[in-house]
Amino acid sequence: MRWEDLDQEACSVARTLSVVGDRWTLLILRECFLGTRRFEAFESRLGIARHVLADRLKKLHEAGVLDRVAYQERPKREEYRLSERGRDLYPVMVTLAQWGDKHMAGPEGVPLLRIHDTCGHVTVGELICSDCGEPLHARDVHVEAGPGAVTL
Amino acid sequence: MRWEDLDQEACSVARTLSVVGDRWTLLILRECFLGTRRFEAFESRLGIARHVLADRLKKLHEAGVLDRVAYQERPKREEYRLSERGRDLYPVMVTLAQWGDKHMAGPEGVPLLRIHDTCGHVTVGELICSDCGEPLHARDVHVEAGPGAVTL
DNA sequence: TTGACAGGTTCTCTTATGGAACCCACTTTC
DNA sequence: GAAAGTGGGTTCCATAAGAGAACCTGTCAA
Repeated sequence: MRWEDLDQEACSVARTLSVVGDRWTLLILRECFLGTRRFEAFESRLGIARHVLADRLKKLHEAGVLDRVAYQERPKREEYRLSERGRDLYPVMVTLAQWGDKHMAGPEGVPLLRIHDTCGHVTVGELICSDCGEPLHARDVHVEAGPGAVTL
Repeated sequence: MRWEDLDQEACSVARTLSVVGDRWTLLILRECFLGTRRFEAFESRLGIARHVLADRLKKLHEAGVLDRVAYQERPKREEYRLSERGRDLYPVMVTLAQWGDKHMAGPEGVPLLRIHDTCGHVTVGELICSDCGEPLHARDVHVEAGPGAVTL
């Protein structure tokens, strides 16, 4: 399969990965969630090649994940901010970070703690069933064809 | 930054992506969660080049995400199954799928529904704070240095 | 003894990435 | 008013990764 055909797959994971599934995109979005907004800042914080960064920011903007917001005129300068669509990727970030916290942290502990301002405590995101509120585990979930399923 | 240095970053997102952050790995893991176990099955379901598949399965095994389980001797044949570590990636899969469901599904609807066997209903995973139980949104969370933070 | 099967490896060609240099529209400083 | 700085790119080249096809290796069955 070619990478460009990925958004045609009848699978939401594949379709999401067609937007965020390359080497750099999720790291760029991590920076966005940490507050980074400008080209130079992304470059220096990530150590990414400039043309790759320019390409990814362009694609994320075209995908509606990042908005370009002018922060000065003359010379015109724009910064990149998460759109609503982009902020919706937050659960992906948190679950990725938590897997790393659990399985990739060294003996010295996790690099970053997430504090939930609402309650003031260190938080670990927990995935629960929207219907019954119980934790959602792979072994308790099966899939069925949805309305957009491809009938082969 | 070179891709090989990614697991050295003081960031759990980066460290997780050093394991699952390339083009194919998360799609291979999607198949694992859907029940695919054998080389040929991954190949035909994903349309991935064979040498790339062999390389990714090897790396996932080395990373402890997939176990190799013999299912016959003579000729020796092994299949790939999610380890505990691998099953811990389920929240990442669900959140990726849900972003796709919300933002990438066509007018015909989502391709797959997830049914929570515990309650019997179609489920949408919801990320809540482990401490207070409220939904976890990016705007309500800030980060602080953890014990494994790098002090620059 | 020829095929088939599962699971790879090897080959060549195309595409993507890393790293450095260069460009452009301004503004600030000398 | 010329030189240097700033932010955000683009261009060029060498290396690395991917796609696609062919080939290899045990083993069994016809």
